[in-house]
Amino acid sequence: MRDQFTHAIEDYLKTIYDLSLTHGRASTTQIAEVLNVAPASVTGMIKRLAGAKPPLVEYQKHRGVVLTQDGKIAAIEIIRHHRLLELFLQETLGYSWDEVHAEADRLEHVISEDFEERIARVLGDPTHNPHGDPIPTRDLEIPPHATLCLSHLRPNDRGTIRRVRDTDPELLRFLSDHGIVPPASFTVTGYTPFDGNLTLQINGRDQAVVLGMRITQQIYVERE
Amino acid sequence: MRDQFTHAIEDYLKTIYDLSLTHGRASTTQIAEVLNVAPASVTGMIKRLAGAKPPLVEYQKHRGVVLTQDGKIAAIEIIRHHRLLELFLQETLGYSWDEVHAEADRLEHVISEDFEERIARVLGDPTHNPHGDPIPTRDLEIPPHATLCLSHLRPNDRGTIRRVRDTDPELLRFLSDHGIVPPASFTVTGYTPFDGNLTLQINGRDQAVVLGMRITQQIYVERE
DNA sequence: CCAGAAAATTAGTTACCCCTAAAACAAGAT
DNA sequence: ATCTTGTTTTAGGGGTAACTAATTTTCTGG
Repeated sequence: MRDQFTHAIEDYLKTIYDLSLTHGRASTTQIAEVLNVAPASVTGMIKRLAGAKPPLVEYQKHRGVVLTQDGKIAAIEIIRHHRLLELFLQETLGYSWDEVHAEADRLEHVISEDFEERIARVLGDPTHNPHGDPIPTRDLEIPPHATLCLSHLRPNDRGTIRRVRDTDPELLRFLSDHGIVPPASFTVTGYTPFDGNLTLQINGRDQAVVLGMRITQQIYVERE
Repeated sequence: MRDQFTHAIEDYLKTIYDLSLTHGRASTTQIAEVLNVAPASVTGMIKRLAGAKPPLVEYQKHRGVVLTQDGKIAAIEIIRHHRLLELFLQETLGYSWDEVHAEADRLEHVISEDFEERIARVLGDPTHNPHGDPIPTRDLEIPPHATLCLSHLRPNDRGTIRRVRDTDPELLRFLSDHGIVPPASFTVTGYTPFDGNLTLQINGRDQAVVLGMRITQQIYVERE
């Protein structure tokens, strides 16, 4: 089942999957930004993906792409690798949550199905990675996960941190330094309308912390 | 220090290092056979390696190549990755010794120095992989290891299996099925001059086993 | 509605790493 | 000294995946 795709193709599929979740479609520019390549390179690759033996994306010029069923299956398979690896690196090798992403990004393309299976078993078939992202199951279902964005909460709302959708190590260190890690519980104590800043009081902490929208839009929570 | 080289370059360096150990030099054809590529491809890559910014090999037309000091350092670094990974796969994920090589061959090119360091520490800075090959130290020294070939022993010689230099899974399963795994001890009970077959009685086993030269030349032992 | 900005595509290169076919070389046999 | 065999190199080519530069399409404001 693996080794069908090049590393580059896998990266594109993963990126398109991710962008489609929030935007419905993935545009050339968006993909280019995430993958750090020129837009022209994306156009070229999109044509390959659309022209593959079973097409992996549906492509309409100037309108971006959506994954086909085949493309979606491949993407989820890679995401399972990635998230299992992240948890494995943390649990077995003592990586911190800001370090796991970069290493998993390289390993995800080369591990065998056997390796995947073994770490899944060692970890006890986990459902979420260190960032709280759901780990697709063996049959590629996505486990239930929080979809309520922290940015939508207001003062006096209480809840639990469930997921941090960001891979910037600096930001992740900042957040864990302030106790903002799943499954911390918290109370919103402040909100400034113009800039969207939220003040959070994490349970068991002295200092409250103020977070801008750039951050609160990346954090998903469960309301109490 | 890593990411200087492509996967292909790393494979060539590793192969040249290995061939140089037994043959002094590595010829184009030998390299081509090991890497399963056409001889012409090897000539091309050799030129790249010899023309690199610090040259990685010394190249004389029609005479094969030797690694430069820079090339040797790079090769040993990769071999350290490979052998640490093999042991890690066996110890941590329960791989059998015939499965570790193939997986390590892919992983060795993508793990970070940090990953290397972490598995080395988890394993307690081991000196040998599951096959008994020495694992280069952090400063790239090769630990002492057996150099006496089993094929040189004769009836009534006793010794200990120290190293099996072969990666064929079928052969490795055959050997472990017969208890021929480091550090098993044994007595040579027979020898046929014409074909070089040796009969081995492994301590603690009922059945003796007859091994051809194809096999005994790949096994290194310590004589009692 | 149309001009200019933004987004996307085409065209043309480059680098990597493999291939086949054919020519050149090395070295022992005649 | 030449032939023959096997090894090695040259020449030419293909696929992947990136790039820049120039062009085309789409969107948006006046």
